[in-house]
Amino acid sequence: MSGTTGDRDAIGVAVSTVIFSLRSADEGERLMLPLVRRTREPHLGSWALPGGWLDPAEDLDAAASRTLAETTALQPSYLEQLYTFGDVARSPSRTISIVYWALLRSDLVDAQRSRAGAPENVEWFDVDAVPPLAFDHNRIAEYALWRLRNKVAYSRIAAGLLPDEFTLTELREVYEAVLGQRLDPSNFRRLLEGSDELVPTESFRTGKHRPARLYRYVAHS
Amino acid sequence: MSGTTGDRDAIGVAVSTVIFSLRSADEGERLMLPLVRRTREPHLGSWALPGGWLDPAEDLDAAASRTLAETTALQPSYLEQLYTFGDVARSPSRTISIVYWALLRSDLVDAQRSRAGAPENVEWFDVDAVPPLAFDHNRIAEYALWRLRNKVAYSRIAAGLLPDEFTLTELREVYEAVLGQRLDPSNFRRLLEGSDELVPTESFRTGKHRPARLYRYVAHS
DNA sequence: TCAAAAGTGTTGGGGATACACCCATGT
DNA sequence: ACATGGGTGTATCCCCAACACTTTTGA
Repeated sequence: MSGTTGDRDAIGVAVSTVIFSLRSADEGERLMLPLVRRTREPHLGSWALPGGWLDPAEDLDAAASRTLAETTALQPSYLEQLYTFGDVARSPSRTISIVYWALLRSDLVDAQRSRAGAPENVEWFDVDAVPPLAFDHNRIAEYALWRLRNKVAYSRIAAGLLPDEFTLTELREVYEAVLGQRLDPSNFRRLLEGSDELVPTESFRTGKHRPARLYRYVAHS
Repeated sequence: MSGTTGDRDAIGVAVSTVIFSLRSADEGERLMLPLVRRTREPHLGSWALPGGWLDPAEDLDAAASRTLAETTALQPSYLEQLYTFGDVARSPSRTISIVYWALLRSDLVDAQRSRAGAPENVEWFDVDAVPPLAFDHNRIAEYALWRLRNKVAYSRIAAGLLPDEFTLTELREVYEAVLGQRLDPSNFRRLLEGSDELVPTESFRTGKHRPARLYRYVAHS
């Protein structure tokens, strides 16, 4: 070990979170993220990722959850550490930011939005139309999106954006919104049905056309 | 943002690095990592990952490089941030550790070893025989190995363990040491020759048998 | 009965595996 | 000459993209 105890006091430790959810827009379901307006310097008035200082008595994951709750008043359905950004020049005072990314189930976000007391200075933006952000937050948001897109291809991460039960078409639309490209419905069905992660239920979603079977992911892993 | 400026002063920020290199052992080339004996409390005398406090005027990557140099007196051929560990309970005093993992070219490590002045309290261990470590460092080392094994399959990361020029057999042996399993020489050749990341040179490595062509990775990405 | 979404079947190409085989060199 | 690793050829399998097709519902 090197350095002195005195050195440690000069470094601020913050936790920020890139939160993704699906929200309906003119062109169907879009992947969006919430931003907050900064209420103090530096970058007062700029949009920024939700975040706050790490409490010395708080685990990192807990700090990310708290941050997220303060922004959206919701529990994340998925939460994972992304990266720690700590260049000397990224902020006027030396600050390292431990960044998490989170998914919110679309049904719960809509419930939250209709409540009173939703934070005034929070606004959702399409991931393809993020405004200029404070600090290096644009870079952070882009990296988080890249990680999400990579992960959706080989894991069941997409379920974090949906209720417990969903149709295969709904799940496919999540993949399409995240990846930004169309997928073949029949091949998508075969792929996921054969994955043994997904189990059919006896329920059906009725709509304008032929009812679609509901599925759920198996518990645990 | 929440919390006060006073809160920030109580959190220590450390940087540690999991360093991998290939070293010859009785059973051929083995993947190994260096550990250091702690010279102070807590965990005095235990083996631990190389690391130190983050200097307030130092970028994170630079801190990892410095740490690595203090341990091995060498530049890493590859360096990437792994994860930030920050549970309240992981250390008696609240400390978050930003952990990097690094690769060292085997030829340079051997050069270093033969020099005088090599650190006394550093020892290399086979990744399959890591002793009990201080703090949560066993968990960290295992996670780093998992990440390395994942990454070797879909990137040119293995080159970080070799000199600039190498035969396909040498490269295959790196993959085998990292993954811990045998690979078919002919299929390995076809796979990598067709990857357009690898270019043949006009040089050959002469040895006991038919000379083998040397390859190098293309520059840049 | 028709439109649209749910769901099934079939085909073909590309990559991975397994392994037979030839080539070039030191001893 | 022969053992050994370097290097090529090729048959097989399996995954998956493409797309034609059938089924089931609401209007």
